[in-house]
Amino acid sequence: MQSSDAPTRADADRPDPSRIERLCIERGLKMTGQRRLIARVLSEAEDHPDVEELYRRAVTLDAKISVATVYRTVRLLEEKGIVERRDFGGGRARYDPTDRGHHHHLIDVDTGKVLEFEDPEHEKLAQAIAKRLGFILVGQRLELFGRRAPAAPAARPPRPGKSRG
Amino acid sequence: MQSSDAPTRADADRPDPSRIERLCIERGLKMTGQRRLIARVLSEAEDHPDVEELYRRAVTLDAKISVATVYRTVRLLEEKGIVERRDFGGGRARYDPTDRGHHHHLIDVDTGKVLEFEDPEHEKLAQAIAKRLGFILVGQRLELFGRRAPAAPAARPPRPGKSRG
DNA sequence: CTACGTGCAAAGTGTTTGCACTGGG
DNA sequence: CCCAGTGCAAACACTTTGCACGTAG
Repeated sequence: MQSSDAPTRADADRPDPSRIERLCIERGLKMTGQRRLIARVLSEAEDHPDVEELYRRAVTLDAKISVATVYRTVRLLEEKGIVERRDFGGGRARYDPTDRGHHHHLIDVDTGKVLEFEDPEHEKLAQAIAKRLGFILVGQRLELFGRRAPAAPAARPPRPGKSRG
Repeated sequence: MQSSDAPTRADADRPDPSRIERLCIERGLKMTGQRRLIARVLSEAEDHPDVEELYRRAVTLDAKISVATVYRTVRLLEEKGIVERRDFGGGRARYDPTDRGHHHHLIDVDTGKVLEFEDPEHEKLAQAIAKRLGFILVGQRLELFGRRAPAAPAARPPRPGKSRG
């Protein structure tokens, strides 16, 4: 549904730049159609897609984009600090826009779903531990693997592909 | 469980079974020469070797062992809970005997060295967080990345990610 | 004795890259 | 207009697997 006073504008086949696209422009990246598209997909994602998933979503909007471009773009964005590469096991890297803020993850081992959380207490603790060991904390990774409260001692959950780690 | 004050009577032709070998036997694994060897290498390791490294060490003791066997054995041991698979970035899985006790890692981003540590406070916190989110904690991963001195390094430290040319 | 383990090489996966063409600034 | 970006397929690195043979139990 659109208001009748918003007719087709020549320039408007490109809607407002996405969050991530804006960041790209800020950092001086050349914005091609493909990058804009990937930026949009990332901006709209509320999960932690891997390259294959990004590609799947992108392809529905531009059938001729290639997976190599997704890899290249995602890597570029990582270098620019626009996304972070994650590894939740399963052998595929997953991507997480940094502008969502600092957070950690809880992975439901039965469904594979990923929950985000923050915990200031943990942040303090992590810094304290590093300090105790004689280090300055420059980064960290905390992942909790959990199972929904009522214990279900059934079979092993479907573990993802080849390498989990 | 066996109460063995007395050392298991040694088969005269074999040196004493390694820590890990004992665990393998306990879990009913068929002990071949190769498995015994890998068990020994793992028992003697004080670091977190990857498959290539395990293979390198094993080959010096049995020149005809194959890397496929190392992969198969290490996977078996993981399934039996005798080792844990880790991923510190770099695209290769690294292995950590579980009988060293529960611990986490601090990676020196400048040297790549890995320090182990424990922190009961963190354990409590992690469980509390999981509980708060409605989950029972079944596993977790905490990795701290730190730097020894405030002074800066030169170029890019060994970063996580796959091999790149 | 036999089911399982092993070595070898080939196949699988996820990711990167060389090359010729395209398009953004 | 020119160089960076792209698509394609081949190259890569790590890991798994099919097959024929060997061996622990």
